Amino acid sequence: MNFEDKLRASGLRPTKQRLRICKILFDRDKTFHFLVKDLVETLNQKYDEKKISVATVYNTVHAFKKSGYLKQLNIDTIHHYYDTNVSHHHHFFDESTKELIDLNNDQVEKIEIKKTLPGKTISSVEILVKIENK
Amino acid sequence: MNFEDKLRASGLRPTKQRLRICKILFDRDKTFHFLVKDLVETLNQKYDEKKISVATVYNTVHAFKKSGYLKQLNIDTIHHYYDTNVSHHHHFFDESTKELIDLNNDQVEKIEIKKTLPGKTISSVEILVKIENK
DNA sequence: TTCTTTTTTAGAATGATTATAAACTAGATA
DNA sequence: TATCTAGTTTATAATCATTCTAAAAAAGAA
Repeated sequence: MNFEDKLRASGLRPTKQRLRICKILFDRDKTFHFLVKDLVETLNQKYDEKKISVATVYNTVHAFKKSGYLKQLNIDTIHHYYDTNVSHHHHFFDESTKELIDLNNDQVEKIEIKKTLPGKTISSVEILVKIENK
Repeated sequence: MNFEDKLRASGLRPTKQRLRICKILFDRDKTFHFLVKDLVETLNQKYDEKKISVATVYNTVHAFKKSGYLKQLNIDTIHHYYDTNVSHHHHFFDESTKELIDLNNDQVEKIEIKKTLPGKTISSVEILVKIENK
C-alpha cells in the first residue's frame, strides 16, 4: 500500500507534511519504534526549509493509530513509544539504552492465564521483558 | 515492620506527614494500586486541618520505591500507578474501568523466552493482560 | 478564478511531575 | 530547657509532553 492510499484509508488527505511523516515511518523494511518528539526532530532536520509543527505530527500519528497502522506502547514512565509493527508481538525494553526490541510470538511459549474474571474478556496479552547490560 | 521502621529503613524520619502516607498505603492487608493524585486527595480529605503538599507525597513515594516498598507500573498513557505488592507478579488492566487487578505468578504458566540478546541479561518478565467488558 | 472545506501552524492551555528556596521541625547536645 | 544543625515541608515556579484554539494557508470542487 502506498502512502497516499494509507493516508486516504485513515481519512486524511495526502498533504506534503503527511507524506513526509509516512516516508519516515513506513519507508523501511523493519519495525520502527519511536517517540513523537524524536519524529518531529527527524522531520525538521531532514526538511529544514520550513519546520513541521508538533500539532500536525500528533494529529497524523493519532489518525494512524486509530486506523491501525501504528500501535502505542507505554513502557517508559514519561514517554510513549509508537510501533510500526502492528502484528501481535512482545517487547524487550533495554533499561540501559531505553531501546525497544521486538520479541515475536513464536519466540515465546504460549502463555496460559489460569485466572478468569467474570463479565470480562481478554483483549490482549502482552509480555514486556526488561533487560539490562550484563 | 511498623511504619517508623519502614520510614527509617528508607532513610526518612518518621514525620507526621510521612506517617499519614504510610497509614494509607500500608495499613491494609491487600495489594493497593494507586495514582499519586488520588493519594494526595485521600490524604487531604482525611486530615483536612492542614493540607499535605504534593511535593511531600512525591518525595515519600519515591523514597519507598527506591527502598523497594513500592513498585511503579506504567500502564495507562498518562498516569503512573504504584503497587504496594512488590513481590513478582503480573497484572490485568481493565480498560473499561482503568482498574488494575493482580495476577499472581502461579496463575500463569511459566513463560519461556527463546530469544536471547548478547551482552544483556533479563531483569524482569512482566505480563499485562488487558481486559474489557464482555 | 472563486468558494468551501480541510489542514497547518504558532502559541496558549493543561496536567503530571520536579525543582527551588524559604520557613519549619526533629533530634541531638549542652 | 534552650540552642543548634540537618532534615523536612511547603507554596510556588519551572518543566515537559501533549492537547486545544483560532487564524492563516492549502486543497479540491465548481
